[in-house]
Amino acid sequence: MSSMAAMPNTHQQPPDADLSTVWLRAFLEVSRYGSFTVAARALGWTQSAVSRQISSLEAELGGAPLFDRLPRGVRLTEAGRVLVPYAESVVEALRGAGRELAALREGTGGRLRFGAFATADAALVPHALAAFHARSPGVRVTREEGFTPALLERLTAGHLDLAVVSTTGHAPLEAYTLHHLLDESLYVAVPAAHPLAGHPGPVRLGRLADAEWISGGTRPEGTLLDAALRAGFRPRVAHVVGEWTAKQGYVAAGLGVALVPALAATAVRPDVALLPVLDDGAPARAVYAATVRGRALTRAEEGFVAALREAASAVPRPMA
Amino acid sequence: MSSMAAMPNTHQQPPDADLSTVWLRAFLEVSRYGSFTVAARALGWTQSAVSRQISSLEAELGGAPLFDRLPRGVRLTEAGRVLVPYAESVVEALRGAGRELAALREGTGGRLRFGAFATADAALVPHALAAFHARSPGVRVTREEGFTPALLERLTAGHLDLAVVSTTGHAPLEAYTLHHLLDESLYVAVPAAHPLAGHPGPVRLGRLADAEWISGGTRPEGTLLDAALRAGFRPRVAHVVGEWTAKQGYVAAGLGVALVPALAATAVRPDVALLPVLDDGAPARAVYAATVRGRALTRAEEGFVAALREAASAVPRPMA
DNA sequence: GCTAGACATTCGCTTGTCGCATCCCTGCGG
DNA sequence: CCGCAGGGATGCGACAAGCGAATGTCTAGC
Repeated sequence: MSSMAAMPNTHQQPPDADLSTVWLRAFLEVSRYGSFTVAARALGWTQSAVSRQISSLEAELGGAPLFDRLPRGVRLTEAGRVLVPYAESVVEALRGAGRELAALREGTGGRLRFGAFATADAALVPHALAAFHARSPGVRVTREEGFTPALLERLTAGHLDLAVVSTTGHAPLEAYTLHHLLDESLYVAVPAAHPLAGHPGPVRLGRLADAEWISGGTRPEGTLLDAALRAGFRPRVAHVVGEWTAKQGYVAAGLGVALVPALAATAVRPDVALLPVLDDGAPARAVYAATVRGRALTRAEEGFVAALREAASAVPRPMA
Repeated sequence: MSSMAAMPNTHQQPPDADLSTVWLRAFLEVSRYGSFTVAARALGWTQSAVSRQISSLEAELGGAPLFDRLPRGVRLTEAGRVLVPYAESVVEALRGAGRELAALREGTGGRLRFGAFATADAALVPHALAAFHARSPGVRVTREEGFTPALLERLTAGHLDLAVVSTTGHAPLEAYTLHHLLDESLYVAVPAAHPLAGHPGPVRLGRLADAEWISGGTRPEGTLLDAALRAGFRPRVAHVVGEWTAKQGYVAAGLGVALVPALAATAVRPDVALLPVLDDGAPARAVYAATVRGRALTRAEEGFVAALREAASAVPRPMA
């Protein structure tokens, strides 16, 4: 008694429901078959439904008939002939929209604009990008580089869909959804001959309070050396060097020590030792993938976050 | 009490009703204004209507939201951004269809394919065409030439919209709507020196039973000389000449006499006399504008038939 | 003249959609 | 700190659009 074949007088829901503007399908099918009855069968409707659809369409179009009613079937009038290409272009557009939206929904299409801070580009982002692109080749990914506050602003303004940020910048993060990627431990780079080089386990930053520092900026606030302030001393910056490779050179030459975020610490020259820093206060700075709050993530965004997470756990740590 | 400003709780009918796919207009207005409420005001709807339109549209599209709901208004999601150009192209197509159909409806656009038999092209059709083109310059008119039976066949097959035909061909005319243009009287062309040249009033065809005839074909059946058969004699065809100008030369040279349909008798050389033929049987052959039966005439067709009628009454008759 | 095919129309009935009122959430200002 | 205002979501009652089924009407063909 359940699955009878007839199922009369019930609305069968549209199986594809591709924005189906009913009259459009009716019109095109009728124009294809030259018959209301045949078109109705093809559409799974009744003949009366088709008749009324066409009828009301004609009425809406100013009363001009679209079909000549012949004894056997119908034939397009001039007005109908005019309408056909437009109807087809509408169907084309709707079908195209459906296709692209489906691709977007399944993460196999669309656009993904993301930004990342510079050190994330050392290993995390390239790995994630490679994995994501291999999995979702149809997504057009664009990348921007910038500091966390700037990235967050562009996120809010709608110029970015996702940003890889860190908590360094003291920026207010309440307006964003944060997808935790990793807790980035800090390392201090010292010359291989440094007394602490052989030290087992993490070192307390306070033990380097008297050292000369190589840093990206003169003032520690807002940079990595912020951690030194938290450790209770104001570091003396001996040299301002931005690039990590260059920093290594300064450190190796014994001109000072430098703080290195874990993400940048992939390759170290043998005459430099990396010591994990014991951060007893707040945990080491965290790295997040941020999206604007309240927005649902697209499949592409989800996939990219997943790729970032995988990359985060696969990024080699200098000292296990 | 009549024209209150509010008019609440009543369906206001769409003023343009341009195939309005409701969700489309809602979506585009919302995407333009970034607000359901403002879009609703612009559309003359309530906010709840817009909200539900967008909501069901999103549901139909697989559940992907098209807008991010922000505390103040909304903003397009990636999915919405993808949909916009498609929606615009659909609106474009619908608007274009509306424009072209309106032009068609008012006779200022569209296509008109007609055919006419050769002698109608002497004066009737050119006059009508000129008048019609002056009145409806937007209509693309194409012309074919052919004999009545062939024209009617092409009409039935849908290759022509209208045909200027005559009753000569004994073709079955029941399948067509005939718009009477004129009753074409016959003339007989004789040399100016012919004994009948000065005859007052119409002549009976039988008086030329012994004459030599100039005709378009050897056998009278199906041609103008059919009239001779109806008059009770079989004309002797002395020369076969198709073109009216050439016929005139043969007649002027005294090589015979020729039948001339009124439509072809616009210009006669002075050494040829045209005598109206008294046709006592069926009235002289009629000329019609034929359309397929059951089809409603477009405005352009109506206009063209009117132009043909005017031309028919304006065509100069050799002898009033 | 009768039959078959095809579109139009009528009749209940379901269902979608609207307006209205209200609720909920967020951000702002006193 | 709390109320207020702006803006979207939702429940409710009602109306109209649209459907299926059955019937009417017209034409062609035998």
